[in-house]
This record gives sequence, C-alpha cells and structure tokens, in this order.
Amino acid sequence: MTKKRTSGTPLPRGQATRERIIGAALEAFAEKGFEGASTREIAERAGTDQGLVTYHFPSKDELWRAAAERIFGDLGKALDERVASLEFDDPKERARGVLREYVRYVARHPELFRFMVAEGNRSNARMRWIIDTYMKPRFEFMKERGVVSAAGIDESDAPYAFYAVTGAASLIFAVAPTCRRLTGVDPRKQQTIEAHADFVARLLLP
Amino acid sequence: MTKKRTSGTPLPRGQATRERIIGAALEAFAEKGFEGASTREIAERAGTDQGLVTYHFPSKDELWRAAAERIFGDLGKALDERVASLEFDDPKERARGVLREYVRYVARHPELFRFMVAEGNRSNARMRWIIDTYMKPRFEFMKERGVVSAAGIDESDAPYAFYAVTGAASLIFAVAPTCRRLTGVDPRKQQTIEAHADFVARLLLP
DNA sequence: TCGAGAACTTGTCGAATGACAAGCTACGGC
DNA sequence: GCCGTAGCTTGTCATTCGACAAGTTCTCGA
Repeated sequence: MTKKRTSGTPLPRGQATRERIIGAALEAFAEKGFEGASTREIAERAGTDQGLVTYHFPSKDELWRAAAERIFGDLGKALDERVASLEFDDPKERARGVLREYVRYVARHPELFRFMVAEGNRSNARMRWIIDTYMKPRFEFMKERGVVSAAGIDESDAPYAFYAVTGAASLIFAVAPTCRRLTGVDPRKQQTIEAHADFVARLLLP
Repeated sequence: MTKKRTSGTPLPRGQATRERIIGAALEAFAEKGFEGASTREIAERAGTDQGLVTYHFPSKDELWRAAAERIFGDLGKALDERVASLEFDDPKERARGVLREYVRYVARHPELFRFMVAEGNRSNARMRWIIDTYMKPRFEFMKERGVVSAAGIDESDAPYAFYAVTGAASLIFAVAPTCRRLTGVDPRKQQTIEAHADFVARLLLP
C-alpha cells in the first residue's frame, strides 16, 4: 500500500506538518508582515516548536517563499477549476461568473490580499519570481479572455482595470473588523460576500 | 515676534523633529507593519537617534497613534480643501471631481492604503478610535453627498461602494513596483495617475 | 549674559528574535 | 525483531528589540 519512495522523498507525516507550518506562516505574514511575524509565533499557530520550523525551512526567507507559492498557487488552482465549470455562452455572463467566483475566493482567503499589499512594494528576486510565475498568467487571462474584453475595456486600460478590480473585490474582506465597526456590515457573513460580489459584478459588467 | 510660551510648551525646534519622526514612522509602519518597524530604523529615517524617538514618544504605541492621526488627519484636510474648491452645479460632475482628487491624493500618499490594510484587521482601542474619529465622517459624507448618491447607488449598498471605491482607487499605487513589472505601467508617473483617475471615475460614475 | 529647562546623545538593560547544534522518538525497510 | 534515518524536541548562541537612565548641548526669557 505504501508508495515506493526513493531516498530523500519526504515522508507523509513530515509533509503534513510542513503544510501546517506554511498555513500558519501565511496567516502570520499577512497579519504582521515578514519582519513582524516571528518563527516562534508561526510554530505556535501550527502547534509545534520553533526548532521544527527551522528544521523544515532552513531560513525565514525560504518559509516566506513557500507561503507565497502556496497562496498564489491555490488561487490559480481554485480559479481554473471554477472557470472550467462555468458554461455560459455569453462572454459577459461568463466574465460575471468568474468575477463572482473571484470575490468568493478572496472572501475566504483575505490573507491573499494582505500578503499582496504587504509585500507588493518590494522588488527583490523572490517577489519578481512570483510576479512572473503566478501573476502574469492571471493578468494576461483577464486581458484577453476575462473581464477586460467582456466589459469592452480598451486593452491599454488593462493595468488600471486589473488593479481596480482586485482592489474593489478584496479590500472589504482584508479589513473586516474595521468594516464591521465603520458600516455595521460584517464581511465574514455569507450574505455580505454575495452582496459584495453582486455589487462588484454590476459595477464592472453592467 | 516669538510667541509667548508658558513653561512646558514645546519649543518650535522640538516640534519640527517630532514631525519628522512621525513622518518616518508612517513610512516604516506602512512598509513593515507595527511590529516589523523598529524605533531605531524610524530614528535613522528621521536623521536622529533611537533615544530621541523614545524621548518624544513615551512608547511605540504612542508613536503609532501619532502616525495614524497624522495620515488620516492629512487626508481629511486635503479632501476638505479640494472639495470646497470644486464648483460644479451637477452633483455627478462634482462627485467625479472629488473622486479624481481622491485618486491623486492616494497616489501621492500610498502609505495611507498600506497602513489601512496592515492595521485594518485589528480591533484594539486605538483602531476603534481612528474609525470613529476619522473614517466615520468620510463614510457618511460619501453616503449622503458623495459618490453613492451621485451614482444612484442604493444607500444599503454604501458599505460595498465605500470599500470598492477605496480599493479600486488605491491598490495600484500601494504596490507600484509590482505593477511596474507586471504591466509595464509605472504608477508613480503623473500620466499613470491621471489615467487611473479617469478609469475609476468612468467606472463608478459613467 | 546667564540660568533653567527643553532638546538631544550615549550607554545599558532584560526580553525576544533567527539560527543552529545535540540529542531523542518513532516509523518503515530488511 | 532491529536498525537507520526522517521527524521532532530541547537548549543555546549572537543579535536586535523597546525602554529607560544619566549626562551633554542648545535656546530663550529674564
């Protein structure tokens, strides 16, 4: 039953805790930024010790990289799945569906946006790699077959559209506690998520 | 010429460095978050020593509070000035003007948005105070006499509109280096700022 | 001009940080 | 069964953190 392993392939047990650590790191990095999140806090969130974090990840940088790959990879997978399952003939209706799915995803993963904003004004090698690997394909998709073409937006406006859509869709979930106090609306409620998805879809694809 | 001072009133010289420290703190907090920004780095940005930071601000918390008051206060003042100077009869045209001024402001102060996102998911006493003091009036203004009413948006959608507008207007400037690499467009250029202002205004107030 | 106090510098403290080394445990191949 | 190693624990290191104390310099009113 057990899979044949070549030497060096991680054991399933180790993989699981490794994944837990990445998840904990993602939360911590999104909440406090790279410098603010300590490896000890990440370990505690993951239910282990600090020593184990440095065992699985030789440095904090490596852990950051793993967390970044995880969240951008997950977004890509989730969107690909949903997009494939949407069967609309009308391109605008299809774009609406994609957009609504995107809002639902960022609502469930507010750490994605916080991570983006926290790290987005650095331009080190790792950030550049993330842009080229994960973000470029999304941007090109949106430009050619997504919201931009469906909404009749000029291609030269694609950069503005990309960041306007991303910001409009995500911010409310990234600052949920603030929103609750300011407006009385709780972004964590399903009802709010759908209402915001509606609003954004109407705004961009009337 | 010199103003009469009662004992204990800070000297002008002290005020100036105090302001410089607040500015440096703002940059650092926006860039690395509260925990990630060190008082020593803030001091260096301000051109002084760490001891002087703790002299002017008894704790890092107090410094954070001063930085938050500064940036939200500045936004309020800037918008009030611009709004007062806009003389449009048509409410929609007026809302467009306000919105474009808002985009220009966040372009010049990208740290505002980074600060909001970094601190917006905490709900401590200081954040609550900032919401009640600085953000509530802005939200009410937008709802009653701003973009929401001008765009014919239902008042119950005001929360979604507020965060959609804020996010759409600001994100591109908060992650400028990323945007440059991803799209080729540099958000720091005046031309880009105006193009984004155009795009957002057309999006929300067609 | 001189004294008082604000403004600033310097040095130091315990606590927390990232990284590492030296062990211990448990699982899977033989 | 038993052995090697991946997985995990524990302890320690130099460095950096926020905070504070003590001392020096500058400014301005009298």
